[in-house]
Amino acid sequence: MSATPVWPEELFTDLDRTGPVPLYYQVSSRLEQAIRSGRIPTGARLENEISIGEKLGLSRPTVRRAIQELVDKGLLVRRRGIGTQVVQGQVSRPVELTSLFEDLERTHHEPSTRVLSHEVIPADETIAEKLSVAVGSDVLRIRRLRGTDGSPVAILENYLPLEYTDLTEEDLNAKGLYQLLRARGVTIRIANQSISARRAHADEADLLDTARGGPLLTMERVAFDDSGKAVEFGHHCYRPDLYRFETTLVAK
Amino acid sequence: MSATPVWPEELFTDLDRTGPVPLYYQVSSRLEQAIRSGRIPTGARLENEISIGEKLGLSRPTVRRAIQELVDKGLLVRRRGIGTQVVQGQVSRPVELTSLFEDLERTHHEPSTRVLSHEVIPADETIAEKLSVAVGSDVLRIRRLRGTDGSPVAILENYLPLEYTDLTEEDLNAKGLYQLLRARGVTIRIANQSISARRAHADEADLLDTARGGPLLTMERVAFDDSGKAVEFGHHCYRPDLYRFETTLVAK
DNA sequence: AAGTGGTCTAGACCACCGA
DNA sequence: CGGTGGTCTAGACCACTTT
Repeated sequence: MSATPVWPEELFTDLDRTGPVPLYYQVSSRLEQAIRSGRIPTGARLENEISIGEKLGLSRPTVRRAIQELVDKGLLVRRRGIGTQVVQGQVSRPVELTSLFEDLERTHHEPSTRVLSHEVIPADETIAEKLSVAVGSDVLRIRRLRGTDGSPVAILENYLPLEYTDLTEEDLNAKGLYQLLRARGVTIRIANQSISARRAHADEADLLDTARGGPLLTMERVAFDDSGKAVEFGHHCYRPDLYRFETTLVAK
Repeated sequence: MSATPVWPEELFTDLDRTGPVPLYYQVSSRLEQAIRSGRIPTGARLENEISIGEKLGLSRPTVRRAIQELVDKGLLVRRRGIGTQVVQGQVSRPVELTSLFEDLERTHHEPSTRVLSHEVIPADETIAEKLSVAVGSDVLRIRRLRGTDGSPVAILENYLPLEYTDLTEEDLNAKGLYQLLRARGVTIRIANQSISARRAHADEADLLDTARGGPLLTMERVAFDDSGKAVEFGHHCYRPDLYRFETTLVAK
């Protein structure tokens, strides 16, 4: 099939063996950049793992791990007896564990926020179940309108347990919810999402500047921190002409 | 924090060291079952990797890999200096690389299919780009109505390169597209998906037995095989009251 | 100080593929 | 047959968290 395998060794001349950045990560991130930039072309075959290890002065497991990272991202394909190839076809960014705010920032749009409401309410049955708290216990409810480049994009309704009720409106106007949580030492580790669609209610249509009864893209999410405790339950709706969810799936 | 770590050793008494099933997979799948069934409760702390390895007669890397599988699935959380814990909160199934047909089968619904059209057409610009073929080259276009339990759920429009034009209508009525491709030795490895929403066109509304102009959940997908070649480009729409996409995201 | 997971090494044997 | 990735071993050192 493909004739000579490629390995741009010059990209890996200055690996840092003393710093805190893992070797496999240094290799995989540089390799990823080389692929995304086209420096290594689509369909190219990589050298085998052992020779790469020899050239880089790394053990095979370390090289394997670096390659595996990119296989998991859908950039490379490995086949036993054949070798490792760069996937053909453009690669889209997977849905990551970030907030809409960061999504927009990353794509060079100017995110804006308006806090619509910010109040402590007793948890109803749904909220209590999602957040694993008692029915009737106090939770913080926030509702925000998120926009970009002057257009409203989404209405975000979030519920947080009592311990986060001191998040202020000013905080929320300036930063994304996940950024604020991170700044308080809370790391979101796992999230369960459910994506669907429905008609816009009248107030939602007005806020999003779209037709009443028109289609909205919806996302429900429960997010958990490192220790597995529920941190946030959210119920969001997006203007489908301005937002969509993109994923790369990789079969194992 | 959590007092005594747990390890239900009795679940791992008969590991098969000779068969084709990897040891790490045997361990991780049994562990997964024990967690999903509640045999190991939510929030429980697991024993450390080295003692597990000793008890099972496995090396630490093998045990680590088994655990890592479940971390990636969002069932376990590892923290340095702390240990490994079962995540609290229910875990939903991630979006997997399967077709709608298999999704429905797995959830014990009775999938039905009606092939609406099945024809060879020249590729327009969009299709040609997605499938990496020349504009104007022949591609197979199929349009199917998928239902479950008597209700129409989705309209599936798919485009496949020339080499698959011999897929017949009878095949497609009986099985899912991905099943048919697998039977021909084609494995889908990577897919890029984009999920959004829009209004239903009149013909779609009639087919799906829903309101004209009502909301539809949409998904566009390009799927690639082992070698990275584009195998299928699809444009689907779903009744949002009967279908949604569920995902578990895990931060790395 | 003790215990945990995170990384890394230097081998080994096997299954699968192509020539 | 030789070359490839897939799995597995038995160690090692380190960073981080709790006691």
